[in-house]
Amino acid sequence: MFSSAPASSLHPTHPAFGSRRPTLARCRSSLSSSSGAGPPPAANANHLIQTLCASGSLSRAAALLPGLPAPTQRTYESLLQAAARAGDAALAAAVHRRLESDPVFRSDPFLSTRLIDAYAALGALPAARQVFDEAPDKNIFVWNALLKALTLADHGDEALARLADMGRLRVPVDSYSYTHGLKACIAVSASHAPASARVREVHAHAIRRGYALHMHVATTLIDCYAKLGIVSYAENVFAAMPERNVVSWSAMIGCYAKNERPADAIELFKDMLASDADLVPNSITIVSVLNACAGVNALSHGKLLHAYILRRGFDSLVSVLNALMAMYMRCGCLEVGRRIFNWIGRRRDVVSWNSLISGYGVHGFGREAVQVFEEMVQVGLSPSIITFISVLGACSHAGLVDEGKKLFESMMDYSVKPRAEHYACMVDLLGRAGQLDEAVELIQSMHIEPSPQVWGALLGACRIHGHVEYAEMACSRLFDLEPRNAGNYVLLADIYSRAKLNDQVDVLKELLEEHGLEKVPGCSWMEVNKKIHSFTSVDNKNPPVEQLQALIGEFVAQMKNQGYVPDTDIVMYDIEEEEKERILLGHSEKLAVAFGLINTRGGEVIRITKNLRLCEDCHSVTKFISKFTEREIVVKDVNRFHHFRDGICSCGDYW
DNA sequence: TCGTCGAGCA
Repeated sequence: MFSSAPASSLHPTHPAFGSRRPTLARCRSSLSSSSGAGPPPAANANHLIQTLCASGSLSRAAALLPGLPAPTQRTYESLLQAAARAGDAALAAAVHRRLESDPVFRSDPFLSTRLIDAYAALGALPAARQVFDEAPDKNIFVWNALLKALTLADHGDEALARLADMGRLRVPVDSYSYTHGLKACIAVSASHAPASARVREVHAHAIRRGYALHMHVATTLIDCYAKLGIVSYAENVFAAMPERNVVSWSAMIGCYAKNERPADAIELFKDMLASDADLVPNSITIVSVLNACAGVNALSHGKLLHAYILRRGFDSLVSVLNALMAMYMRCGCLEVGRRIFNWIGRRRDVVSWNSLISGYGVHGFGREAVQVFEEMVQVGLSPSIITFISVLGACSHAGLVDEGKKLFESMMDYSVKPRAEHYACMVDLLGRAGQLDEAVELIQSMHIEPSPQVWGALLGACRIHGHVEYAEMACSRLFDLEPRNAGNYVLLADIYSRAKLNDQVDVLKELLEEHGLEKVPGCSWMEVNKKIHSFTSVDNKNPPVEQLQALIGEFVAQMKNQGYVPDTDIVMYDIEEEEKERILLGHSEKLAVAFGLINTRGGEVIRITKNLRLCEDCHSVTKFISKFTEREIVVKDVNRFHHFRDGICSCGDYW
C-alpha cells in the first residue's frame, strides 16, 4: 500500500522536520521590545486577543486583529482554536488570510497544522486540503493533521492514499500516522476492498516498521478488529502486547461487548481486576461491561455489576449511572431505569435524558418519550442529534405520526441538521403508518445521500403493506449499497411470496446462492438461573426441542379451536401446508417461550431476546399463551420490546 | 521550544 522509508531517514535535517526560524525571529523581537520600561502596545494587544479568545469573547478578539501590527504565533493559535470551538468559519478564514500575508509566519508548519485542525473541526475539508497542499513546509505534524481531517470527514480512502504518498515521498510515518490510518480503513464509505483487508494491510505495515506494539497503535488495532467483528484478531493483538493499561483492557472488553459476548467481557473484567493491583478500572471500563450485559439482556450479570459499582463508589459518576440506567431499561426493567434517572437528580446530562427517551421508545411508550423530550427542553437543555434519533424512534414505535412530523420539522429550531438516521426514522414512521407515498417523497427531497438504513426502512414498510413497486425501488439501491446483506434479499423474497410472484422468489433464491449468502438464522435466548439458554430454528438435534415443540403444538391446537389460522405465508419454501406449519412450530422464539414455561415458576416473568424482528405468527401465538397460562412474557426483538400480558401485546400489534 | 493518536453510554 505504501512503501516504507528507511529508518535512517528519520533525521532532524529531513524536510519533514520544518524549520523553526520564523517562530524564533518573532519571539526574539517580542522579547527585545519588552525589555524596556513596560510592555509595548503590540505585546499588550497580543495578550489581550489571547485573553479574549480564552474567555470566548470572539467578536472583540476578531475586531482587534486587523489593527495588530505583529501577531505572534500564540495569537494566531488562540484565534484558530477559538474559531473552531465556536464554529466560526468566517473568523478562521479571516485568520487564514491574515496569516498568508504575514512574512514571518506564512510558512510556519505549526500554524499550518492549527489551520488544518480548525478547518477540520469546522467541517471545511476543502479548505483543510488547500492549506496542506499550499504548505511549503510539510513536517510530520502537518501530514498527520491532514490524515486526521480526512478520516474525521469519512474520506478514509483519501487518507489512505495520502498515507501511501508519505511512503513514496519518504516522509517517515509515526504512531500518529498509523492510528489515523487504521481509523481511515474503517471510515471508507464505499470501496471495493473490504475494510478488514485494509486494516490487515496497515497492520502488516506497522509490524514491519516496528509500530504494531506501540500502545496507541495496538489499542486502535483492537478497536478496529472489534468494529469489524474479527474478535480473534483483536485477541491476538491484545495477547501480544508487552504492556497493557486501562485503555487497552477497556478496548478489549469493549470488543467483547460490541460482539455480543457479555460473558467474555465480564470474565476479562475479572481478569483485569486480578492482574495488577495498580490497575484501576475507570468509568469507560464499567460502561463497556454494562453495555455488554444490555446488548444480550443479561440482567443477572448486570445486577452483579450494579453491586460492584456501589461497592467501589462508581455511583458518583454520572456516565456510569447513565449506562446502568440504560442497562436496566434495555434488559426490560423500565421502572428501575426510571428510578435511577430520578435518583441522578440535578446531575442529569444530555445522555441521561436521551437514555430515558430511548428507553420509553423501545418499550413502546411513545407519548411518555415525547413528554420527557419536552421536559428536557423546559429545563434548558439543548436536544442533540441523538435526542432526535431517540424521540423520532419512539414516535415510530408507537405510531405517533403527527408528533413525529412536528418534531422532525422543529429540528432546525435547535440547530440540529437532520442526518440520514433521522430520515430513516421518519421513513419508518410514515411507511409503517401506511403513508408510503409520503415516505418516498421524503427520500426524494433529501439533501444528502440516502443511507442503507433509509432504504431499509422503506423496504420494511413495504413488507408490512405489501407494496411490490416501492420494495423493488428500495432494493435496487440496497443491492448496490449492501450487496452482502442477505436480509434485503430475504425481505424482498417475502414480499414477492405474499404477492404470489413465485417466479421472482425463485430468482432471488438463486441470487442468494450465487453470492454465497445465507439467511441469518433466527435465534432466541433467555437466562435461567444465571445461565443463558439459546435456541435456533434449525436446531432439531437438541433432544429437549421435541418436547418444546410438542408443548407449542398443544397450544396451537387450542388456538385453532378458537379460529386461529397459522400464518404460513411467511414460510418461503415450496412445500405442503402441513410442513409449513411444522416449520412455524420450530421458530426459535416459540421454543424459548416453551422452555421458559417449563423452567420457571408460575408468576415469574419470562424474558426472551431475539436476534431478528418477531414474526407475525410467533406474535399471535405468544399473545395466546400469555392469556392461556396467565404468564407475563417480555420479548426483546432487534427493534423493541413486546410485553405480552393477558392476550395483549404492549405494541398494540404495531411493530 | 512548541504540537497530534488509543477505550464507553444515548
